[in-house]
Amino acid sequence: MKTLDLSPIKSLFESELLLEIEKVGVYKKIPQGELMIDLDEKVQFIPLILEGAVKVVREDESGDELLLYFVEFGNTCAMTLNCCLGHSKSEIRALCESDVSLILIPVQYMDPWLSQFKSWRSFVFNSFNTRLSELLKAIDALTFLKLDERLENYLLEKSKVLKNKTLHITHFEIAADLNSSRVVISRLLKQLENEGFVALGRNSIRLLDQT
Amino acid sequence: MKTLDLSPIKSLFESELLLEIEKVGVYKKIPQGELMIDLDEKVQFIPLILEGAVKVVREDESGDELLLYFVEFGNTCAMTLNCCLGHSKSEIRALCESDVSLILIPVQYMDPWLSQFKSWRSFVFNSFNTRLSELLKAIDALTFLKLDERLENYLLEKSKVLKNKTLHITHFEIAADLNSSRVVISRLLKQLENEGFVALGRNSIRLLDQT
DNA sequence: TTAACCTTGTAACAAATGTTACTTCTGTTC
DNA sequence: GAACAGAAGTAACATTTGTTACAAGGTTAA
Repeated sequence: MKTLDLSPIKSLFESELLLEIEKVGVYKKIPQGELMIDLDEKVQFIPLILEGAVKVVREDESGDELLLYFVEFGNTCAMTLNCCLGHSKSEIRALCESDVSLILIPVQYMDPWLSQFKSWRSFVFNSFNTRLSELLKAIDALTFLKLDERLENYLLEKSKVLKNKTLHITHFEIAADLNSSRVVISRLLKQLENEGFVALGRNSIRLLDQT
Repeated sequence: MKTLDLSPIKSLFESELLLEIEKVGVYKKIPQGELMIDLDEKVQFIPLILEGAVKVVREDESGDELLLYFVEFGNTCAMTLNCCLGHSKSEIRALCESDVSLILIPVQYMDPWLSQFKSWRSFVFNSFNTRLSELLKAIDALTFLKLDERLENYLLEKSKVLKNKTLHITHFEIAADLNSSRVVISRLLKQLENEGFVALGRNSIRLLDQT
């Protein structure tokens, strides 16, 4: 087995911790579109994202979904930490939005590293911070924004994490992420097109630079 | 200055930590209705709730509000931990829903206690866990529930934290907490009354036992 | 090529929620 | 008691969002 390439996260952790990570971490690649963690799954590993973006969604009993946020490089999913610490099951579903490479750390290192490594504490707390902020952002959007504004935000965010002005996505998929319906999304997208915000094509939406 | 009465939280922490808390913690009482932490305030202390309930709300630029959740005994506000660790300002407002007694711990003990005391680590992570769950609950409600269901939940929750089946509250206040409008809340309450869920009076709502 | 399917556009309608306006009632203050 | 203010009831209407139904154009596979 070859050595892990830790260069992307070198700056996040102190060198002793990097050695530990190298010892116990497992490198993994997951292709775009694949499930990373499912609802009610027991979480045995803490994922450290090296590359790519993960989309985290919430689902209710009747199967309706809502996109919560994206997790990118240098972060972990606090929901996962949540599970690890509470030994509870995942309350969310995580999907790979693009090809993702990551390191898996077995949960049992969580607590000892917290008392040993300051950089681990910072990392974990930063993750919690970021997650709480993202959830607040999601709540703000749901509470204070109309659907057309949420749609704009969604397109911008998606374009950002995919590093691409053109999104290859159907109206139906957008509707699922925003927990709305296809017809409504089509209607609002048409509106955004008229406003010069996007150019619509089959299976594609191109974000236009605003003048 | 007399010694702190730590009996309510005795079971949460190991004895050495309790000694530390006794040394550096400041006991405080805040009467019902008073502000505990305001938006954009810098947080210098970690509050440990001993008694009472704190209501945590989010506000947008135009002054619209939304109730996020209640914090009760044995918990702290993870949003606050958030601020302490990130040295950022409060993203929420905390109000005392009933008379509250609490202990304030200066932020500088946060990190050293994390590496020293396992019970402190558990406590802090439990708080994060609880908060993340509460926020998810709030998101679920906003996304998947209709306003009448949110109203029911609100009344039940409020009754629970106040330990009282009769709520002394106006329709206007409810509307503010749910980020709706007074007329709509009146309409839905009337509906709940017809369904035998509540009995309405001036400034009061009594929850009826369901048959 | 034809059939089946997916994606999008569009219209008509329904439901949920918000807004405005006015009234009534009740308690408080002068 | 009169005047006032806050709380709640109600009606009419507007807006936002969701639903159903159908048509039109691509895409894919038999």
